[in-house]
Amino acid sequence: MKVRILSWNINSVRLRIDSLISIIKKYRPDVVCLQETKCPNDQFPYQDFYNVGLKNVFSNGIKGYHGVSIATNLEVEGAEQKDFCKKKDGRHLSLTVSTKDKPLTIHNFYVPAGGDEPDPAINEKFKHKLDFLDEATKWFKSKQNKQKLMLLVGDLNIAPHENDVWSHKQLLKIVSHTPIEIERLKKFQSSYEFIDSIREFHPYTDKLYSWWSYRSKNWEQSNRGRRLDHIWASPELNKHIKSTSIEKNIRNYDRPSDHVPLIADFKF
DNA sequence: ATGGTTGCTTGGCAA
Repeated sequence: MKVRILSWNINSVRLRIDSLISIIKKYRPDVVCLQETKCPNDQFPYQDFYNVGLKNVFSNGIKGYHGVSIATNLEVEGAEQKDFCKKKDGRHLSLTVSTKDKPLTIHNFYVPAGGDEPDPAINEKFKHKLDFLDEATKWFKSKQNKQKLMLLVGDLNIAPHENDVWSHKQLLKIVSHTPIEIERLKKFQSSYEFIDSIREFHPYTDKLYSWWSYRSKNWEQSNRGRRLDHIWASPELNKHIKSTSIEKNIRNYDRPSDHVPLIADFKF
């Protein structure tokens, strides 16, 4: 049994629904995880997913900002949305789906961006980012059974490695690549012994980005990107992984998102 | 060094 998972910060699901449907038709994912849907649940375009065979669709969205969703053609055993930092801001959703042997739990995260100033004492947004990561870390640590098939995807808004940014030196004090965030992200990752599935297939010596700012023209030529989006697999799940990719070509679509989709392929 | 763009929504925030 093959399972393909696609994760994308779509930056408005309603604005880019046509792009998304063409992406689904091209890549045929079994699970689609979106971040920044910017769409209340009652206005989510469920029918567009049903039309392309993704019959189980879940949204944790709010008006205007943030929001995550998961759509799948797999049988769903359960859904959960955890309200980190008690803000009700639509930053997490998880589904447990059936695979051949064991259930697979997929966590979809949209970690707070954190504002501009990387100091929690003076920047409430940065404090929120760190608190969110700490709370998520505790939550995964508290999970008793570490032998599960567990996937974590999403826009984590942190580029941890020096080759996850266009200039390590120039971004050290820029939110998304500061040592304090990277340390928190690593603690989060180790909370369930997650493996960085993208880097499993693309060596750390390669520059690798999933986001390019809207604020620079000729994004491809200047190539000042960051790897803010991630796919992490638990050790048990990692045994089933076949490949991963970052679909950079999608940054050249009309009216693109500033992020591009990630894909992971599994065999069970 | 600063400003640069986009989306949701129509003024200003979030990214």
